[in-house]
Amino acid sequence: MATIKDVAARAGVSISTVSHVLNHTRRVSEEATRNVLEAVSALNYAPNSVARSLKVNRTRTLGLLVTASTNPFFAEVVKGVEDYAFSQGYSLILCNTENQFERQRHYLRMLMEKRVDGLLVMCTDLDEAIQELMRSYQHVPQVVMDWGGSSDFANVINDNARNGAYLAARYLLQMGHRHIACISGQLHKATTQLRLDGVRDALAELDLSLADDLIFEGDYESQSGFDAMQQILALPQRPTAVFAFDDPMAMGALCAAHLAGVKVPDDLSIMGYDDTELARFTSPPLTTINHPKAELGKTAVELLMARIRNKELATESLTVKPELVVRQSVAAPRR
Amino acid sequence: MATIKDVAARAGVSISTVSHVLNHTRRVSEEATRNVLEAVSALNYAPNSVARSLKVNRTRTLGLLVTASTNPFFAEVVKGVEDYAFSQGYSLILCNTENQFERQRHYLRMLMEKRVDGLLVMCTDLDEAIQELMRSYQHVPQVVMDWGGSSDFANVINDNARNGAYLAARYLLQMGHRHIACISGQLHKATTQLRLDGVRDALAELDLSLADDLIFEGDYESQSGFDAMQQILALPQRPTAVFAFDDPMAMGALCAAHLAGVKVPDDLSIMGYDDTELARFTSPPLTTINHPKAELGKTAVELLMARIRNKELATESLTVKPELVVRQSVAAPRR
DNA sequence: GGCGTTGATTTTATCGCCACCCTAAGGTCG
DNA sequence: CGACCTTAGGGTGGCGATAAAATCAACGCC
Repeated sequence: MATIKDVAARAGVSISTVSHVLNHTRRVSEEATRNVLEAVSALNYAPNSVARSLKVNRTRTLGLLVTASTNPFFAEVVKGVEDYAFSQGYSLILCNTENQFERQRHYLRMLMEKRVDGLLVMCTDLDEAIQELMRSYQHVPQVVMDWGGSSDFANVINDNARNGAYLAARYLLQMGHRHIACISGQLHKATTQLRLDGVRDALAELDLSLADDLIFEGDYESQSGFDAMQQILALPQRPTAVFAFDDPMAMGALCAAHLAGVKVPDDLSIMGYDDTELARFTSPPLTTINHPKAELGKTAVELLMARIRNKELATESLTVKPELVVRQSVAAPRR
Repeated sequence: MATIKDVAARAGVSISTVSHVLNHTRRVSEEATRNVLEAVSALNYAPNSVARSLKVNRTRTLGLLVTASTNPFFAEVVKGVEDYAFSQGYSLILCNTENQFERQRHYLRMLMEKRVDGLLVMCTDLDEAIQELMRSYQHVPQVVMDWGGSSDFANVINDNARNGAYLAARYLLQMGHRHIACISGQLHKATTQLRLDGVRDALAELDLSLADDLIFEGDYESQSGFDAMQQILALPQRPTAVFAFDDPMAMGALCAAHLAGVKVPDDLSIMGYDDTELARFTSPPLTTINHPKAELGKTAVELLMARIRNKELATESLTVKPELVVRQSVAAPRR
């Protein structure tokens, strides 16, 4: 691999001149410029950004910690992040934590050693341990992308889970449903609790409350939606609507209903959450809540870059706005 | 950020001693070891792998070029790659090319400048331009993960598309279908052609052939499957089975059929390809071809690491074996 | 007691690049 | 004509680590 020294030698100029023409960091005569450029292409020279990073103390690399990148919701956010980071000349190290503390720890350490310029975290749930870990690395700008809380060292993007769930539940109520089951995520996750609160908010407006035995705990994956739906269908008094806390679980539920010969939405309404790309193409197309994913990704990177440029910046937090997307999996209940 | 020098000073030893205790690269007295370790944790020291990489000329980072990471198939392969790379202490720079040459060029350049140890490429189609580009970087180990052809400088993993499509078509034929439509990918892509050949292979065994007007060109995304299915349903003589060349398009097709009131599999059979996680949860669950994704990812990384360890290694190519997964979207045609 | 041996540790050179500090030459102007 | 810019470019220290070479201390041995 050619180095800057080789280029300088071939162009008949000094190392610093090469550096300056490549970085446009000071005027260089036309002739020298031409020689350098010629040498660069002749040697197929590519500057070593490892060396550069060491010198300038900046890597133009971001770390992205995510629970599970195969989940379509995460996948779409990751794409949003990657896309905007690319446009800003940054690259992305993808870290799948599988929600395992050991992996989180390992990856965080790796990212710190690789001296990423900033950290994006999307882990649905931040327990004490991981929060403490993140705090110990607070000298690196961080933004948390899906967390209801706030932080004194990281920027937080609030996904407004409570409001989103409220919109979903209110819509079901408006359609006339009064007997609504929830397929939730893991109950210990903050997001899950917020969504439950959102559902309660909507119910409270009609002086209704959420019965515990209508909450079926899932894990945000399709299989759990499928299993929960089987339980729901076996209920002596079957609900008229089911609100799944993400689209994959809604798909699992849709599938279980289909296999049981239950027609959606005629016999039972199903509502999803996130508006994943595939939600338009379920059978029937899924009524769901749009969680702006590309926007979330972009906003997160913007925030992070602002922090990278100015480390003293306030750790402001932003909120994204969920919206109801009406398709065909919800109808009025049969009288 | 503390450096090795700070650690050395605090521990009262030289920097090389610190280096040696951290890398277990030579015996160090118990006392010195203790002091160093104490200093490391007191200063919350994390070695700077940028500096390390510069010196040892190795970054323990791989670049992954992929067409579209939100496509569930790619997402699952990416996860397989990430998972195995992590277990080997490597991290991954994710590059979404969107199948745009400019992005591929940009990203390749970036990866070369960042001095990744190896390159994984999964772009479904390698036209002349990108192949030439890759060749110009052949001093870096590369493996191509989904390409029928072979290469003189990169390792290739053959995804056996032809055989997979053959299995799918043979199954449809065995079930008694004789009038089969294909929703293909872009016809100019090599993979698409291979799958078409596979279908032809199966048909040929029964002395049948594939009519051009039963090939509907899609783009491997759900929407195109949906659109194609609408065309198919409008056909004067409707086929009894549809083979979509990937699961998302099959889902789109399923959805279109559902909306048109066509029952799958009673009125029409639909077959997918890839066996994406969600294929178990479509309505009805999708009969499809399993393309071993995690295995593909792992194999690719293994191959790449072997090449990284020994650059002279032959550019062997491997083949991965697709399998039929029978679920409920295919039935015998009505007589 | 000088001398090689051994083991523990320190010194030093380098990796590739950038940023700062210089030098040299030519022009301007009081 | 000499002081002072301006423009173009060269030389070098140092970023933080590793690895080869050098040093040092302790020890046994003829």
